[in-house]
Amino acid sequence: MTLLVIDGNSLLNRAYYGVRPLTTKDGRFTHAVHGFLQILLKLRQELNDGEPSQMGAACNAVAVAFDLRAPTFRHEQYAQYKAGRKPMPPELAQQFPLLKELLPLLGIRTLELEGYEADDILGTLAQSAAEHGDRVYVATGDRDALQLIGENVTVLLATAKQGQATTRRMTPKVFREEYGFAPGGLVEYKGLCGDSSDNIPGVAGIGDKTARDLVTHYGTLENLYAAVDADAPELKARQKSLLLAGRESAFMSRELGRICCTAPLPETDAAAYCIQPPQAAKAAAFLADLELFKILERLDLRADKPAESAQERDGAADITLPLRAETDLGALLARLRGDKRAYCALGEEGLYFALTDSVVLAQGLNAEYTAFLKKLLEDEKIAKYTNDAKSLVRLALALGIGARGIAGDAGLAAYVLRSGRSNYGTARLAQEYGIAAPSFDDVDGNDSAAAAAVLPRLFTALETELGERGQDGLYKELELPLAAVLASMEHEGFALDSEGLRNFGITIKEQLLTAEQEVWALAGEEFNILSPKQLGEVLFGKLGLPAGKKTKSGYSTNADILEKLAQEHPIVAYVLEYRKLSKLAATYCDGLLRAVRDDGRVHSTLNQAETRTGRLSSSEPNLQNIPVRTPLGRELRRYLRAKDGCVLVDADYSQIELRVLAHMAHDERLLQAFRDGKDIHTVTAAEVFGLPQEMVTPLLRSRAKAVNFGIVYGISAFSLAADIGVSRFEAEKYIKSFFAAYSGVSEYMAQAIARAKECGCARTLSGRTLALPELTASNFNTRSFGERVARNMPIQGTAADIIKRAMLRVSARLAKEHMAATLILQVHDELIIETPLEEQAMAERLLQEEMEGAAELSVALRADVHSGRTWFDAKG
DNA sequence: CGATTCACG
DNA sequence: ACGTACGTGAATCGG
Repeated sequence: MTLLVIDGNSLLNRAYYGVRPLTTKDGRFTHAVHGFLQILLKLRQELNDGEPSQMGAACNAVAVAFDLRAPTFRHEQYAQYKAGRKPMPPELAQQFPLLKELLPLLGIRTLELEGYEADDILGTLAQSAAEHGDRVYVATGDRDALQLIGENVTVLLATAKQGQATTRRMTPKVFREEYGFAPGGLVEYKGLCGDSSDNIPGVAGIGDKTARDLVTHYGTLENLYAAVDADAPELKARQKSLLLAGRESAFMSRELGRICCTAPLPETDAAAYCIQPPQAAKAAAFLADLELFKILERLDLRADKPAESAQERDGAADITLPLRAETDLGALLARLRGDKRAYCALGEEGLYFALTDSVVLAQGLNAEYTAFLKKLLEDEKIAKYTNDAKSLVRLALALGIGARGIAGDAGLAAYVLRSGRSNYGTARLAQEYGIAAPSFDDVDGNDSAAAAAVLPRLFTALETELGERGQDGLYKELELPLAAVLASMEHEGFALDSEGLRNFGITIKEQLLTAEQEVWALAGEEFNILSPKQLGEVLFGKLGLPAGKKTKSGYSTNADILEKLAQEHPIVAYVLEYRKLSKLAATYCDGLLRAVRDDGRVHSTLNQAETRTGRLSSSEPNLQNIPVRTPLGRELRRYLRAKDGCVLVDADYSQIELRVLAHMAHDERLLQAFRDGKDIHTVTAAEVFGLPQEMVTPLLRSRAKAVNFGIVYGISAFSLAADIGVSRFEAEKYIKSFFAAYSGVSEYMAQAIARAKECGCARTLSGRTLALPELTASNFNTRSFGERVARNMPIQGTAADIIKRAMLRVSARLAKEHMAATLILQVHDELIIETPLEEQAMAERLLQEEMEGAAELSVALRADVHSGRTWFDAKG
């Protein structure tokens, strides 16, 4: 029989520090439990795979041991704490009870004994099981346990090698290779050199190296001290005197370091720890509550105990539904018309519809299917509830039909409820809301059909929660209709002058070669300039330039550092040039050309459920980060253009985030500055530097601009100083002056954090929320990060809400005016319309009006409009 | 696949 | 006494 004994404390600790924090939506930390379970699963798998031949012994018994110190030991803990052992952070402490509750549900026994550490339980179990002839594996991250290694006991030591968590199989052979003596010698070794982390003193003056040698030669303290007493010639005089002075400490340390193998366990028989069938429903509910869905899937808990699950939760029992391809689409349509609702999931093969007791698939590339879709999607009276509204609308657009009556998108609802999750798939959401997916008669694992089947119940749950949280409006009036606008924008795309861009790319690549030659010549060798490692070796090693900050893996070579070095050596400027050109060529020239479709346009994906703040993101290609700040980069925009006979109309909000801030903070001075139509950075400069506005120089204005941005981001003096190149002290003065001048903003920032702490989330004007469990973290950095987000998200998010509203207004107005113009892109505070030349003036006016009218703040919104054949020309 | 760098608002 | 700005996506390097 094979027994796996796990040090719960040690592995939960490792898991906690090994991975980045993870929380449930209501802010409970779960990453340690998650990491622990992953380790557990991996161990079981490895042990089962690893030894099939040996007696056919699969790992069938598991015990997890935990520390449990009696209250009387508290003073000792205090002493340890004083000695430098950090107290356990509450985020970790909270996860122990979770794990202790979960493991029994999974059929795994946990062990704790008052007054004993996990080590002692490990030792006792390992020894007695090994004596019975069982094969024992001890899993821990604590090297202390290596003393337990024996013929039948292997220690699986969790180590972190270069950030990668691995386990090493420590057998007697491996141990001896590493330490030079047998595992039993480990306690003797500890007696000599001690262990600072456990407060074991050892013998003063004896370190790791000497201790190893001595244990290798003498085996035990008894033998060693016999040699000392006999004044053995091979011992140096100094060692002898140290050993004599530390004799008492050595023997005491040995006992302190020895793991107790006689803990009074109820059972020491491996058979008592055989894995029991899990309490599937309870365990699944527990894991779902912790939102550990990956683990839930890997455990595959459904199979074992259907009997228990029936009562456990609604519909958890396995349901099998018929699934068929609908041949009579007319009948299906009639039925949906009667229902006035259609729950449909878009899959590869077609549209899956959830009916009362079955799921049907409408599919095909034929005219009948298209006609069916047209009647379904253009009928406003059939409310369509779907897993992916944007794709459904894109399908319609691709077929040249309209889409009305889109009444629900599960992913968007979930995004409004809680942004920041990584997966908005219907299956995942159903799991989270405890909605069991059915399986199907003849088909294995049809995910789209299962998605359709859960949609009715899922929407009930999602809409209830939206209602409770007052987020109906945000979802129904903003995000849901926006999905259709985004579908249209993606469908339209942005015309690209491929030939022009290709030629531009060729020019860039010629310059790239020149820069490369210059760098190599000055370096005296050819190397990969884009490799930070090789570049660092050349700059800071070979050429001896002063290295600034270092990163985990070497020197930092980012533009900030390099710019400071530009004076030191001519090579630096060429390196920067090379980087810039390479970025332009690879990311933008090649990247955009790769993305252009047969219609000569790039169709970026506009992700609606990606950012935590409510902004959109753009990908494949990302059209929201096309260069503009440098003259050469800006040239790229000449190749993003309107199609023949059309023109681009581009409008961007002027200082929307600062206006939002002025409004939310009720800051009179800031509001007044905007009302007076002042240049806001100049006003801030005048306030911060105590000058009349006419005296503000360009340098001072640019510093004030950095202060204004910094305020929005949740500033610190340190980073402001780094950003604008003044001392920290100086930066501190600026910030103080800013808050003195804008007292409303000062109060608002304090309030933003307080309010976020109170309800656990940050909130925009439209009621979009972002959960911020970081605010309760005990770790200073984590908490500070949460506080910065609490200040920034309401501002950035409110601005995002406003431009989304503007997009709806623009789109609706274009339709109402029967214009051929279409929205084609949004870049956070900027909208772009492509319009026939005849409509240009109308489109300009419309765009400005709808953007400026998108929100009623206590300060007016302003949008600047420009037009041109290309994006370059249309940008002010 | 994580780290680094850099493009945008 | 901490270690340092908010939000993104893409390319590249190197383990």
